[in-house]
Amino acid sequence: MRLLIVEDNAELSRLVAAGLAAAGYESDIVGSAAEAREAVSSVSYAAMILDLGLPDGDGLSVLRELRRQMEPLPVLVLTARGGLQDRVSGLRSGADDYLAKPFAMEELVARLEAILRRPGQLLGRSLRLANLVYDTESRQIFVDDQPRIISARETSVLEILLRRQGRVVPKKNVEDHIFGLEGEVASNAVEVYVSRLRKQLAEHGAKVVIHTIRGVGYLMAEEK
Amino acid sequence: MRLLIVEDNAELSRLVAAGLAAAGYESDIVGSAAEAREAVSSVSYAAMILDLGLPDGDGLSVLRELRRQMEPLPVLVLTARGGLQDRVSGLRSGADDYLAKPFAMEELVARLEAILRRPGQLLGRSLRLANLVYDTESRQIFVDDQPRIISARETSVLEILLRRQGRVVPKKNVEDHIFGLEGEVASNAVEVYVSRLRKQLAEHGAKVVIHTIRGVGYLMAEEK
DNA sequence: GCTCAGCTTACACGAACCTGACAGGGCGGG
DNA sequence: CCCGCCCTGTCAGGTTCGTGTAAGCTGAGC
Repeated sequence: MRLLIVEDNAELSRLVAAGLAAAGYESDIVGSAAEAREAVSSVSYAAMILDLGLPDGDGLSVLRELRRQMEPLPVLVLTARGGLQDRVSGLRSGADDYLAKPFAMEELVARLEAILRRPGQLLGRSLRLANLVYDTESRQIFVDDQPRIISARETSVLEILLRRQGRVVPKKNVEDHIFGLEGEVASNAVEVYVSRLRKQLAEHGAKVVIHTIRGVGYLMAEEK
Repeated sequence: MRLLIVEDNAELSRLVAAGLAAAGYESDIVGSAAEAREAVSSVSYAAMILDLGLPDGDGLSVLRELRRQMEPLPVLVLTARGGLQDRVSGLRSGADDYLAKPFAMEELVARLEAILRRPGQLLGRSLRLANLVYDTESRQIFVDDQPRIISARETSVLEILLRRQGRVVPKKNVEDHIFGLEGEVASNAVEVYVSRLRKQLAEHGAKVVIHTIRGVGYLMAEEK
C-alpha cells in the first residue's frame, strides 16, 4: 500500500516514512503543495499525510482542491499545534483526521489505519448515511435524493455528527463547531439544536438516529 | 483512564484537572508527597503529574521511590523553576517528561499523551478481545465494528478488565479504578456494575466472558 | 446442609437532558 | 420603510437515565 507524505521538514518526513515502513507501508515524500498536486494526479495513493505548514502555500488548499474534484483519497492532516481554528477549518475542508505535533509514531499509524479501514465515509464533498445525504459545499441535505431545507444551525450540527458517524462526538466539540470562536454560549443551545434536528430528520423521513451519550455527547448512526 | 495530580496549589490543580477532563481523562488530586505515596500504592493510575515544589518534602523523592520499586507508572514533572539543573535531576530520577510553569494546557495534554503512548501493553489506543474493541481515547466500545453505548461506570469496569485480559483483576483494583479516591463506597457497587456489564455485553453480542474468581476478583477472556 | 461470597432486581435520588414557549432580531417582500 | 416570518438563543418545567444502596436470592465450597 502506497502513501503520500506532504511535509517540508526533511527530517520529520524521513522519520515518518521510516515509521510507516516499519508498519508495512511504502511511501513517497514531497515537500510542497505543488509537488503534492502533481503526485496525486499521477499516482494512485492509498492515503495522504498532509502537513499544513508548507512553504509554497496552504496545505488546506490542496485538500480543498482534492475534495472539489470529488477525490476520495483519505487525508490525515498534521499540524504544529492543535488549535481549534485549524481543527475546524481542517475538518471543513475535508480532512479525515487530525494529528497535532508532537505526536508518537504509534498514534500516526493507528489513526492512519483507522481512516484506511473505513472506506470513504467521511470523505468527499458529499457525506452519506442511510438515505440521508449532505453536500458539504452547498450545505444542502437530501433525503431519498429529495432536497430538504433545514436551518443553518441545524445544518452545522448535522455536519459534524455526520462527519463522525458511528463515533461519539463530545458535546463540547459540537458547540465549538456551531459557534466557532465567537464567544461561548451560556445555555443549553446544543441540546436545543440537537432536539430540533432530530425532529426535522424524523419529519423528513431520514433513517438515522442521534444517540445521546450522557455526560459525553452524541452519536449519529443508521436507524436499526 | 485515571491520572494522579500531585500539586499543592489548589487553584492550579483544579485547573489542570479541568483541562484533563476536557481531554477525556479522569483525575484525582492530592496535595502532598505523603498523600501521593499513599494514593499510588492503593490505586492503579495511568500516569502521574508531579509538582516538585511540595510542602512536605521533595517531589523528586516520591519519584525515586517509585522507580526503586520498578513501578512503571509514567510521570510528568511540573516545576516552577525551569532551570537546566532541575530538568536534569528530574529526568535522572526517572521522570518521563518535564514541563516548566507557566505552561499551556494543550502542551500538558500533548506531552502527557506522548508518554502514555510510549511503551507497553497498557498504552495502546485501542484494546481488542474477540469481536470487542475498546477505544481508549474516545472511551467508546465496538462489537463487530458497530458502536455500542454503555454507561460511564460500565465502561470503566470494561476498561480495566480488558487491559488485563486473561489475568485475574482483584476486586479491590476494580473498585479503585472505578471510584479512585472519591471516598470509598459502602456497598456491593462493583458486583452491581459487573453484573450490568455482563448483561450489556451479552445483549450486544460480544463474544467475551467475565469469569468470577471467588474471594479474589474477575477475569475477562474470549468466549469458549 | 450450612455458610458466605457473589448475583440480581428493585428503588430513590439527582444530574443530565429534552422540549415547548417566547422574545429579540435579521431579512425579504410588499 | 414597515410588516411579518423565521431563525436564534434562553429559560423553565418535565422527563429520562445513570448511579449507589439495599435486600433477597443463588450457588459454590466446606
